[in-house]
Amino acid sequence: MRIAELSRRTGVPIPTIKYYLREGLVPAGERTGPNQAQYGEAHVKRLKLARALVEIGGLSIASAREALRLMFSAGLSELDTIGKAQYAMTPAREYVEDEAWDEAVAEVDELIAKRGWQVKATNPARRTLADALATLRRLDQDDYFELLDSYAETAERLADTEIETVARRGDLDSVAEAVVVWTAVGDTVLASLRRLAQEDRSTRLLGNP
Amino acid sequence: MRIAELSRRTGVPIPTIKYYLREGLVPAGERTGPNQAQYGEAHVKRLKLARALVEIGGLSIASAREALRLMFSAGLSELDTIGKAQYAMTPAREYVEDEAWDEAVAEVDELIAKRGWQVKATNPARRTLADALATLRRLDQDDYFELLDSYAETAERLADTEIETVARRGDLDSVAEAVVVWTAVGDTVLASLRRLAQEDRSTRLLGNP
DNA sequence: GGATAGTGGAAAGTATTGCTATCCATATTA
DNA sequence: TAATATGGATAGCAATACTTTCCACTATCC
Repeated sequence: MRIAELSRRTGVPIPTIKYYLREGLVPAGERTGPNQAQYGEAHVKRLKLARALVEIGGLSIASAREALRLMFSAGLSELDTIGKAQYAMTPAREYVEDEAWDEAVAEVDELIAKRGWQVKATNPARRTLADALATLRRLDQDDYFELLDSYAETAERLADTEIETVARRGDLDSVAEAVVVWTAVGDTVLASLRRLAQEDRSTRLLGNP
Repeated sequence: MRIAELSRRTGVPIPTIKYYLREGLVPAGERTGPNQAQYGEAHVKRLKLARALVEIGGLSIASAREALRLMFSAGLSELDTIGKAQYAMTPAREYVEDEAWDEAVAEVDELIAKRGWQVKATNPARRTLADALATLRRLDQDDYFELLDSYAETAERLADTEIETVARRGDLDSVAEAVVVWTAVGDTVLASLRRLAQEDRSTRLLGNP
């Protein structure tokens, strides 16, 4: 198929497809002439996937490229690759390293140790979490921390279910795709459900006194 | 205090504070002369809060302003106000209304009914969730849906704990602040913890065979 | 009391991001 | 053979979140 059909099949405008090709989110088609190329089902799939990461997952173009590259290049024989792809999905930030930050970092380390989680020191989620906790400290929302355990418990249970489902997949490419989609879109699903449950709970507790 | 101290106390650069004042994220100081104004502790708090929403919560300036305005203007006597502030924190998107979308919307309605959640039809999280689910359908990640229940269960349990903690607060302003912080920063905390738990679980399952 | 630095506010400028639009030589299709 | 489409390069554009510059004025230090 050529670019018009690729666009029709995915709903992505042609100029955007060209942009994604330029940016390396989608591999080039097979050239058949000076201004002709063929795209296949793999391109359709890859394009949908890229769009999902950007639109639903909120990844930047650069992060999406990196995540996709890592998942679908190295053959995924090593666990490292999965980890690195996940790392690529956590956007880098700058951190204010004050007292609140030091305490938050210690708190994250403590939590990980307490849970017995095997997590590399380089996992960027450590810093993101520390940053969020430091912010809560600076806002004097310290009672928030009572909830941290229940959040961690929740995350653990989710991860168990998720890993189990992913592991059921047959081929490696399928696992790779699931991991990428999962990580990015799962955040949004979870956040939405939390909003809905919150509305329900606050309506029950405060709405009908 | 004047703007320099406000900047020192919060770590926010002066030009950014001026920008936030212009954009209405922070109320104006008390004027004492043609080019002088006084700021107080309330301004410090509000500025930190605004920063947290923007930096950690990832809200746009416009969303942050709307959320803050709703929480701290109307007196919060009505439950509606809390709901509206939460709604303001869910960014609007455009939706592709195809077959996958229709099915996803039905699925969301079904889930809410099944759970017995009391959620207004106008809650934007409904659409965000439907959008995410529709994306999963379009990516043929249908087995994802087996997990939806466990996600919902999780969200419900979280909301229970959260609501309970917020309700313990004394004054209304404190509740308002907690709700805003909670909603925005909680997403990040949860997402980070999920990443960490995922690394642990995949290491255990696949890493040491 | 005079130099120096800081202030609030307005307006214009800037860096980044994620697309769109235009062009063009060549291909395909009606 | 005429209209339309293609791939690719380049330039343009709108939105966002600041930064910079300017100004008349104020506060503060020597």
